[in-house]
Amino acid sequence: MITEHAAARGRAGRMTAMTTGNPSRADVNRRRILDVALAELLRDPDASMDQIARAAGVVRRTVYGHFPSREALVGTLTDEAVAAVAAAHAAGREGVVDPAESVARSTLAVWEIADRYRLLVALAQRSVTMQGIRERLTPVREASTEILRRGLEQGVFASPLPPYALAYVHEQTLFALMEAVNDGLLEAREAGSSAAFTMLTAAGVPASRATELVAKLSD
Amino acid sequence: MITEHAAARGRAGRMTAMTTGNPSRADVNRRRILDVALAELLRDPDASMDQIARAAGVVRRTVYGHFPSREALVGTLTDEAVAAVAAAHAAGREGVVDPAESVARSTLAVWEIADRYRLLVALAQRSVTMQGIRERLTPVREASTEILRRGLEQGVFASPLPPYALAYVHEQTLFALMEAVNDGLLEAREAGSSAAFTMLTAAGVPASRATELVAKLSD
DNA sequence: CTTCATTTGCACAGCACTGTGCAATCTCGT
DNA sequence: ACGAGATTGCACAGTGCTGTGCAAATGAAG
Repeated sequence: MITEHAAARGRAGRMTAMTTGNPSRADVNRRRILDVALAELLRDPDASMDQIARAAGVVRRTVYGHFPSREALVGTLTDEAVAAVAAAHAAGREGVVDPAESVARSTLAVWEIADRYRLLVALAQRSVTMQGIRERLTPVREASTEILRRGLEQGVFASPLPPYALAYVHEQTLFALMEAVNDGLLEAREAGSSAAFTMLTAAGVPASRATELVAKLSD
Repeated sequence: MITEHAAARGRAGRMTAMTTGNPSRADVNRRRILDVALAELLRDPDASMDQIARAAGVVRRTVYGHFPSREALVGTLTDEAVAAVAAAHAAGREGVVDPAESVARSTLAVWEIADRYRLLVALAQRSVTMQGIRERLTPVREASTEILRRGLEQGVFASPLPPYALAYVHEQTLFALMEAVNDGLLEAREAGSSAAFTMLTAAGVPASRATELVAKLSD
């Protein structure tokens, strides 16, 4: 029984697999389970071990042979995804001195490995609860979109993004800043104007204009 | 038995409560349950009905007297939160013609009701899975922070936000754009440069410079 | 003090999982 | 065809919930 997921941790599977490069049956299965799990969790982040096992053409018990727990499986997966993202991010910024170029390069690099990164997004945004929230926020998002659409049309905003995608960005930006407050990185009182500023610049409004506007409004 | 949560839907509680303005005992309890549940779910988005009930100084069975299911309770709460957000957002933009001012005003307005809005954030970002992801992404976020710190220092970036908060924003922005791709609003291929552009402007880089830089890099 | 709405306290059924143990079976490489 | 390693198929224990039914206690309003 594969030494009951010993392979999962230290890769101490079997002579053949260690010395020769060709992977053992267990190695292949383990890989297949991970790959299928990725796809399956992308569809449904709450997929059970049974769903994953069946999708991988294997029995639930076998999955437990490779991973001691569901958490371990998902953990391995996110570890791989994060590692890929981290590598891309690092590669993007290596040897670059200009911070702006670093940001741009690393973003582009991360975007390249979207497949892996997408797992993280799916896991993050697709919980049952999250679905409900985003659905309920739709009217607000649509009102936002309309404003953004007008602003882009008039040239007040500058962005290659379609208005609706920009509305997504705005929504998530607010979430990010609220979370920053929750984590004590930001003082709630003063952060309001910072939030407004960020929303404006994210839409492509020049920083100077944003500063001026926010100052005017929060007197 | 309060007609078993009839009050939850159509408010058909009782003569006294309907005619006179003073709320019945049930009404008071219902309100208290909602308020406590808000606080409790803020601490732990996965709080069970029992935890909520106890915190409200009431027995689990009583909560079921007011809300037919956990989902209904959470739903009522998010409905209230979203309604508050929507109202603030609408109030912020009413009668404003300039889109930039609309965005700024509505952001500030929404920020005012942070308490309610925070529930949505907590529910959205605090799932067990999400915790794991954010934790694992920490090294990447820190590398990002360092770049942002340098950029802010040099004046390449302009933002009132501390670097770490800006890193939160960047992280969430990428999530937003990936989700936009997942939802078919954006073409994955071309979106890379849009993403880079958005990350730059969010950091306060002028749109013109962002355009130029991204164009140079994605040739 | 009566009455009616509400709340309480259990008990119970059910569900959808997660992890494990073990014997039987399969499948390679040799 | 052998044998070690891997997989399968059950069965089972355990967990931590959710949602319900019902009789008894409580409390406020008249």
